[in-house]
Amino acid sequence: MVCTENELLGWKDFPKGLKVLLLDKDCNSASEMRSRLEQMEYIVYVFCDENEALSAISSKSEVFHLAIVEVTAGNRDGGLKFLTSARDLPTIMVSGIHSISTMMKCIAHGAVEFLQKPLSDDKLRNIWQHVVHKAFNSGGKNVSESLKPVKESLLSMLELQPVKSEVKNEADNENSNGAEPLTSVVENQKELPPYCDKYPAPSTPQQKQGVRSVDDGDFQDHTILSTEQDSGVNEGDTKSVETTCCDSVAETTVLADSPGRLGEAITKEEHDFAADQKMEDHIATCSRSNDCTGNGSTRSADSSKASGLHSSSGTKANKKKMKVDWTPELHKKFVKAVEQLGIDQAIPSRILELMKVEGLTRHNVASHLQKFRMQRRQILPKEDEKRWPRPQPRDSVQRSYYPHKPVMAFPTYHSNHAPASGQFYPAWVPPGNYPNGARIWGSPYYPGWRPSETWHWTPHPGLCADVWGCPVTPPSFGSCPPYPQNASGLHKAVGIQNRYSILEKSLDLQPAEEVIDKVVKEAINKPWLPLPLGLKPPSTESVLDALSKQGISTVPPRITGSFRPH
DNA sequence: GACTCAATAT
DNA sequence: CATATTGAGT
Repeated sequence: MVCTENELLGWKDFPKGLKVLLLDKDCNSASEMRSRLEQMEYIVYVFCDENEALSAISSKSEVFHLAIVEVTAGNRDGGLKFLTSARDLPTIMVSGIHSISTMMKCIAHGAVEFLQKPLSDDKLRNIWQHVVHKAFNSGGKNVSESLKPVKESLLSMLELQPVKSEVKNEADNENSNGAEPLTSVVENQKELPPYCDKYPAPSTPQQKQGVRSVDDGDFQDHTILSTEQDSGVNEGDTKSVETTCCDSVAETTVLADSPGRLGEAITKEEHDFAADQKMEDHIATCSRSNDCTGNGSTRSADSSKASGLHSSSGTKANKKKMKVDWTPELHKKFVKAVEQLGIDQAIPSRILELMKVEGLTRHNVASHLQKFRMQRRQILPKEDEKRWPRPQPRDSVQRSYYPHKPVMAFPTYHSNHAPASGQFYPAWVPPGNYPNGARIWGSPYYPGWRPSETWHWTPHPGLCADVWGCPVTPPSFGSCPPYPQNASGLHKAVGIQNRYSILEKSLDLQPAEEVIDKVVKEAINKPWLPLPLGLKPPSTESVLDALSKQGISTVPPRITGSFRPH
């Protein structure tokens, strides 16, 4: 058995790598088909001889998930033997023959589909659906060996627990969702490969009515799993947040235990009207047609446009709006995204993109962003006011909430300065529902103090964010160093230099009178700093000179135009 | 359609 | 009361 369960458990890009047995006596057409299939990233095993194929199956030298058998006019019954011998294997017949009787014969013998040539790519691409179908619909116990792992894999993909087919109302609530397996499956099928919504489904038995595309994510799903693209974060991300439900059906999305994958169930489902008896006997695994007639609660938010596929049976499509729980992990992603984008590029859609959290909607993000900003607003001005006294005389009312300060592109040469000397914006510490009370978010006012593993200060130039993503002003910018500095000559010198920097930079930016004003004020308050009263900044040379006398030889490159042109 | 802000709901 | 969702305005 080459195909172990574990191997398949982490099946990425599901249909890819599906092993297809191709039986075709005609070597030419076989190789053509093979290359086409391989292009679709199926793994193809070609057999020209039926017996060989069969023995390959029985010998289990290789595990196949699907078979495609060519039926030619020459051997109309050729495939039948294969069909009957390889019942476990979902088999698709392919033929140029347009004969109903032949087709019927094949189907009757167990073929899952009879495709007529010429085969479109779409048809070919979608063959995987039969594997899924078979895996989930063979009555539970008859899933063939080769399909079992597929099923497991899919279940894990769907974040479902395997459905016990012989449920005897055992009280093990471990997986309470066993109650309603197929509904869930169907609902979750949006997570199936993209083919789902991009390509027409096969013509034959389709049970995937529930399939809908992920589309713009405007609908909410009940699971949000953190697609973890981050470097292996081990910081308890695996915590699955409660997915409690109002009353009855509490579907706790248990995480697939596949090692690398962690997810956060986030939302909660709400059944307004407990579908009382609905799940009573319903447990019957819904083997065939998913007649999972659910509660008829149709509460707006249909967004039925999402479904590119016919969702024939009723439109109920249980879409309850779920409440997103912004867990620390989720928030972290959010902040990371915001940080990456830069504070003023951070718009919901982009953030959403960067977060890569399934099920999360723009609305959610927008809302969170709103809170985020408001939080910032409360805090920013305080520390900010000191550095940027009254931004603009008047019209600042409807200004951007984020005063355009030069927060960008500050070189990091001030490492000799005290603790990064950033601004200390209080972090928005969410209600500490954190395990063992650990404040992994760090001290509210000193972001840098949070445990190292918790946060990576991305080297985004000049735009560091604390947990709430508050940008930190560039090091040693401004005149109020967070920590009192030793009045050493060195610092003095640096102070001078900084002040000049302020001037220059500000002038470069926009001749903000306030800034000048401020510098003047400072000059007055600190007479030991020789700032010319005429406000004429000393030449760079003289500054350099002064610095070098203080033993400072390396000076930052002059920064010009590195600020946003706002 | 997307963003922001305000109102409302939980 | 804090936080998330919904709604309205731009």
